[in-house]
Amino acid sequence: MGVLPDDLACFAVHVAARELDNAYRPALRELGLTYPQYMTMLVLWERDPQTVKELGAALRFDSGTLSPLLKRLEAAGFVTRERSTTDERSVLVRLTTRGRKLEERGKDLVAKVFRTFHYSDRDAEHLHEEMRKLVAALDDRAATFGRGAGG
Amino acid sequence: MGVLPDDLACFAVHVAARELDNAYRPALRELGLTYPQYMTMLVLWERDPQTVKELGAALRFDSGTLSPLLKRLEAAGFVTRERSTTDERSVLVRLTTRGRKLEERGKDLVAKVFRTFHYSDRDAEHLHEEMRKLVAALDDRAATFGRGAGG
DNA sequence: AGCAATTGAGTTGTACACAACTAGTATGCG
DNA sequence: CGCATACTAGTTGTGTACAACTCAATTGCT
Repeated sequence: MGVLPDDLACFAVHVAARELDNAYRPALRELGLTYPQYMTMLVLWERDPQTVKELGAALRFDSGTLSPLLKRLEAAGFVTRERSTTDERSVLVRLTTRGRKLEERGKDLVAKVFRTFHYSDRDAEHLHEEMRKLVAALDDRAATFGRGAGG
Repeated sequence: MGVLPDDLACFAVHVAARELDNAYRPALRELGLTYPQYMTMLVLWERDPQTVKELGAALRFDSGTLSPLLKRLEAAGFVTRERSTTDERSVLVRLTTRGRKLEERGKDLVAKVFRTFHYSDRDAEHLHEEMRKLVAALDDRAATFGRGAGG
């Protein structure tokens, strides 16, 4: 009895994530951001400044992902990074004027692109709920098994 | 009015995909495969040989992803690659004895790991259906807008 | 105060994933 | 037949992601 990728829900999740990326890419290109960079900016537009650790918690990125990403945002002139004075281990990420200004163009981008999916509000909420459930199950599992020995 | 990544369904899909990856990683590590490599082997265990193009269609990978991935599978001794004699443009990917033998250990890995998620069959089918719907919507969109100008 | 353990950020190496491109092959059309 | 066109793989460059590691700063414990 055979199993193909298309038969697997987990494969479908990966495909969906990549296709979402592709859907958002052209619009984000005009902002000069990638999808993970845009998510980072979303956090900063709400809460500025943030430490690298706080960003990592909000985005579920580890330092190996976030450090180079933030360096690119800094190189693009959207953020600055400076050591915290109260705890020299932490680095504070702060929006530049340019980074704050990008919010005007960037804030309604999600809604604008999502509208082209022909997804009703109800469908979107279903989707979101299904994802929350899956992530919760995976978080539970990780808490039980640790990051170590798999099943 | 603020928007954070956690408020967005599309962000949740990305988080879910990454967490799924993390959940499968330890088990796949014992096979010496990554998740995308495992998906490739799943296809080959069902249909052997396959051209790079056919694999790409089944997995939704383009040649930029698949070519180096297949080279790694070849280096690991799981597949061979040879130019098709009927159409010299195509490359046939074929399981080695070692690659075929891996199926014994690999075929029930999906089910085994998925069981640790505490997801009922019904829940899994819900998830799968939700993903199919999203991918269908995104495919529709891509067909309409092309890969070009973003809405 | 002194020292071990922990924490926060960064680095290195490996592996996807996509855009843009190249090169060789096949096909279609005049 | 001969050439333009399309197709199949592969390459290069950029940007996530994660593991495993380093290093400095801080905290906890005695």
